[in-house]
Amino acid sequence: MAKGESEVVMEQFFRALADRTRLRLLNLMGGGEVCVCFFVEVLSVSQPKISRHLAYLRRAGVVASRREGKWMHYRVVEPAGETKARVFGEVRAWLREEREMQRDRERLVKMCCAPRLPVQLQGAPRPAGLKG
Amino acid sequence: MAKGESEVVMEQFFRALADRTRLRLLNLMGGGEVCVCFFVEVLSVSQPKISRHLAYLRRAGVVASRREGKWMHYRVVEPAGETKARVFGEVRAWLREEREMQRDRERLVKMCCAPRLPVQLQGAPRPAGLKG
DNA sequence: GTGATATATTCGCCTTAGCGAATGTGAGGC
DNA sequence: GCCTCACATTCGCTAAGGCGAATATATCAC
Repeated sequence: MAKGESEVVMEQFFRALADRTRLRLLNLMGGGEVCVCFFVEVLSVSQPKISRHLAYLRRAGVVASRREGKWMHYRVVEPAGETKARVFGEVRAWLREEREMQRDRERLVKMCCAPRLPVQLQGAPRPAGLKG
Repeated sequence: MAKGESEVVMEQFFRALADRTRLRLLNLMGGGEVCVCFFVEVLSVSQPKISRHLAYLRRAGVVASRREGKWMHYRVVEPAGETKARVFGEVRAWLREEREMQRDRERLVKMCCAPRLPVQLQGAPRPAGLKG
């Protein structure tokens, strides 16, 4: 860990995790990049709400985004510091154990692996690394 | 992890960690029970502010308190679930690495191991397990 | 009982942050 | 250019939460 790298932002990191919607978003990104439209469908949450929380996570440095035509993909960013990375790793393990999070991931897999996407998602780029 | 044990409170746990003063308090409790008056002196923070944040941590189930005469001792509570305990363990390791936290702990040790306590702390029960 | 000490709580005040609704923006398709 | 789609942001509004100052409570000494 370099000079003042993660010195002041510890509580900011936890504030980013202190909201259920944001935790659900992070959980869905656990398997790799996900397109915004999938968040909206899988979580059944309004699109502006999803966008606001994604922006919050991005400002906190927890996720990063990538544009692909009309679509935006979000992914988890591995923390710089070794210790912070271990904390984050354990948090993600915790996510994997929670009931609601498991159900969310199941819905994501079911949606994007279906032979035919639902109407709202026609043409949407499917998430990359989905490990059941 | 039993039925619905730590199912709903994940974000509440992180909210408890999402404040610098509370993190500093948890850090000082890293070595064992600490009396409120030491928090006040070591952190140079007003007593009502300390009390409010300790109450917050207690409501969140992160710490527990014990009365001893006029004094109140606070200690960290090991989380019930195994995964949550691992997360918390890594958080505490992160605390140990931060500069300000290290300085806080040094001040605590210096204060309560001094041959003569400062005037404000005359008669105060010193923290138990202080490992330099 | 009174008084002193240690801690907790309440009271305004302000900032942060959550929400739905509406609006703005950026990239294609034509 | 215009239109649509995908996403982001802004606008009021409300609730949560942080703060200092003041006040309340609890325990002990007397």
